[in-house]
Amino acid sequence: MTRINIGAAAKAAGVGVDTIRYYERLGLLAPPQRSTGGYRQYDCGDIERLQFIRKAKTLGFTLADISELLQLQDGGGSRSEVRHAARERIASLDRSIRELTSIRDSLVTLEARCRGRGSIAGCPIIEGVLAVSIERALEC
Amino acid sequence: MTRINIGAAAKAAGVGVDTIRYYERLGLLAPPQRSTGGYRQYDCGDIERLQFIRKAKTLGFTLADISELLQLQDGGGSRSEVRHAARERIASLDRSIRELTSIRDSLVTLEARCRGRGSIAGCPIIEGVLAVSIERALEC
DNA sequence: CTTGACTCTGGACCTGGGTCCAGGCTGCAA
DNA sequence: TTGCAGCCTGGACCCAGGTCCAGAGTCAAG
Repeated sequence: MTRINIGAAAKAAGVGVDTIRYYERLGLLAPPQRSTGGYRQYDCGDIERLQFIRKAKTLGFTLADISELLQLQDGGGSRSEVRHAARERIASLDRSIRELTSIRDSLVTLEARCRGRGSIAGCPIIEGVLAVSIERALEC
Repeated sequence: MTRINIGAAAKAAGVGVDTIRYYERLGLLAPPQRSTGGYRQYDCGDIERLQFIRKAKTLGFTLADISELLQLQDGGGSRSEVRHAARERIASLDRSIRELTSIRDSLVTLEARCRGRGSIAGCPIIEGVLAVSIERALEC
């Protein structure tokens, strides 16, 4: 089994060396074997795990979420647990998308009222911001 | 002109007293008049400014954005500058919405492949995460 | 054997937007 | 006048997810 140092592992997984040590501190990565000189030594299973973390992160999972997913993998969790995590993440994404869309629509409405000419006094965007309903923006 | 202490101002504007002092440190709020005892004293213009900040924040502007908007107001900027800021913010919201939607769609695809039964080995969601194209998720 | 690249550790620092704290004043009412 | 709520200051702390640092040790090539 080929074992590589942290720098090569970082390059292979597309992360920084500090990030790998950080993940180890967080418990996302088990403490790896060490060389006689004390260097961390990684194998391809470790690289795959790092890639999993990186890709799950691009799907918007937090490191805490990812930690749970990895524990399911390590502890022989079930697929229904994984599916549950995925569904929660989708629901959370849906909430974020709805909220941002609502904010966007409010701003587009304000922007459309503005001719873009004249001094700032009475500017419909500035005045419109003050008229924004906080309640409406928050409930979405 | 009625002047009120920081606690009443905070209540009127719907923020915390620490937040007001924080905004003052950041320069979003000019240092207010003080009472003989050194208490900060606010008037209704200050409250309106605080409400502007709060509402602009619900529209997703950062405090740095808001600082620019307030400088435009203070310095007699033009409506076209305000409109420009609004358009930039809308474009940024559009990017965020597209990105989240793309992530959501990837996750929905994975979730749909999962029956939710069986052990974790070979789970289509877990395996699917590793197959996620980072490039695709990032370019959106 | 030396050089230079790499790695080790623990801890400090970063962004953004606040929040909390101790220890000491102020202001108002009973 | 005493009591208590509110306010003052500067600085520490919080979240997430890293990033950077100094000073020392390791490793491989030349």
